[in-house]
Amino acid sequence: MSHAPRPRSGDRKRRIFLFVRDRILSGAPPTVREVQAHFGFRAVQSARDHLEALVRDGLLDKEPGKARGYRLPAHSPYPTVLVPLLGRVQAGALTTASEHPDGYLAVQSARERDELFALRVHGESMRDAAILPGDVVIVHRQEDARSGDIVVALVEEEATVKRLKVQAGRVELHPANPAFAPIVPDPARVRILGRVIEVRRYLEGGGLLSPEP
Amino acid sequence: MSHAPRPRSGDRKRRIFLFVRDRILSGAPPTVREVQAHFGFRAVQSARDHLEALVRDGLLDKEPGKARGYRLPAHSPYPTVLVPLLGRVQAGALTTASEHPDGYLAVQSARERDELFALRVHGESMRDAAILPGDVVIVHRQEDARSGDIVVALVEEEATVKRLKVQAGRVELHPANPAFAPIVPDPARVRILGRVIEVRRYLEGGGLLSPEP
DNA sequence: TGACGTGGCAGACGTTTGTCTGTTATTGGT
DNA sequence: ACCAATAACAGACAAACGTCTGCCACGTCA
Repeated sequence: MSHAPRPRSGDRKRRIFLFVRDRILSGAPPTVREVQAHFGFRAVQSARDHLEALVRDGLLDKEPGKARGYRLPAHSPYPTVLVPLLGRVQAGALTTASEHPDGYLAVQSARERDELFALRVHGESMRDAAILPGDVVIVHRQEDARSGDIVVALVEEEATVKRLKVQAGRVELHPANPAFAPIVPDPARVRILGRVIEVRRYLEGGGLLSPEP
Repeated sequence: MSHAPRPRSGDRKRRIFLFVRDRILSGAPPTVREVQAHFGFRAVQSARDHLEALVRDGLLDKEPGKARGYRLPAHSPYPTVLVPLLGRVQAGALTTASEHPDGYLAVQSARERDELFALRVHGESMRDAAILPGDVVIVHRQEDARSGDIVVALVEEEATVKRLKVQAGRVELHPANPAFAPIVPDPARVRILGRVIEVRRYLEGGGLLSPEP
């Protein structure tokens, strides 16, 4: 006879982990008693045993004694940082990090938030590098870059995305589109704002974020 | 006495909001006392007053009485869902959602997690649509799509990314690369798995995620 | 001058929540 | 049969935490 309820035990632990992970990701780690209630345990300790087992397995971290103290270990999902999407980049403004952004994007990166920003791409100049107008680039703030990197540079008070080439000690900004000419700038009038580490294209609706206080 | 610093008061509220927002986004909303400590208030109530003001302004939500009860309102950053990155798509597997993924990506979307998956692109067939090999596409599971949409389809047990065209009532899958020919498939052997809603390209390192329990 | 709003302080109270101790039933191994 | 390991249960305690009441200092406005 089908002696029905054999709760496959390994499955249970996994489902508890997924529950906790989702709760953490959605901004509120569960309490032990919330886990208890969600899985129908009749004792707090039952839920706690599972949670501690997950900590022992390295699937969860915890801050002992603190309310809602379970965390995701630093590796699994990279910390998701909220990165400001800058509509227009004014000259020099990027150092102070005081721009007021159009919204925020969730980016998975080991870097701090203030090392990153996002920028919407204008123009066709990088078309052949598969970067189209309307795309969003995630940029790591750095003043140096290697030849071949795609960078965001400030030229004549305008932020542009180009490929950096270092030729015989001279810096050049190369578009990826035969209709555009390389920029061989007066070094004094150009500043590299950062290096593009990710490109995103939203094929529907927005994908963007909250207004600001 | 005059406790010296006179921080312009609107600034203070804003900084508290940013602090709370970051804490929520990193997976653990702060307690009132943590806010108190971080800003050097000498009374819990001072921190609480600010937090309640932020709730009144609609910048925060809260679950009264609960520990770490402050939340981000449902709109600001879209809920960040973790979307599985599928390495290889086996025939039919996508309905059951039981594939075992290569990792997870954080995607901002109003949709549920099980409506979405991510797929790494192979081949050059969509090059002229600015989708390169190695790119990751975020896909919304749906069996229907409109002409012109970029879709993921299952053809001969293989998942491919193509642009959907409906010509005179017939479905065609068009590559975006003159070196490839359109697929005009036997309708019985093709299934649309979903529509591409986002394209991502990681220009450095991984960008990908945790193994599974 | 007085009324009022704001921002901060002090201390306490009660709920929520993590943690502990101990018990019971089931399973698998020797 | 005995032992150990596992999963669950029951009940309680103590720390963490949200909340409340009252007070003070300073500004603005009429």
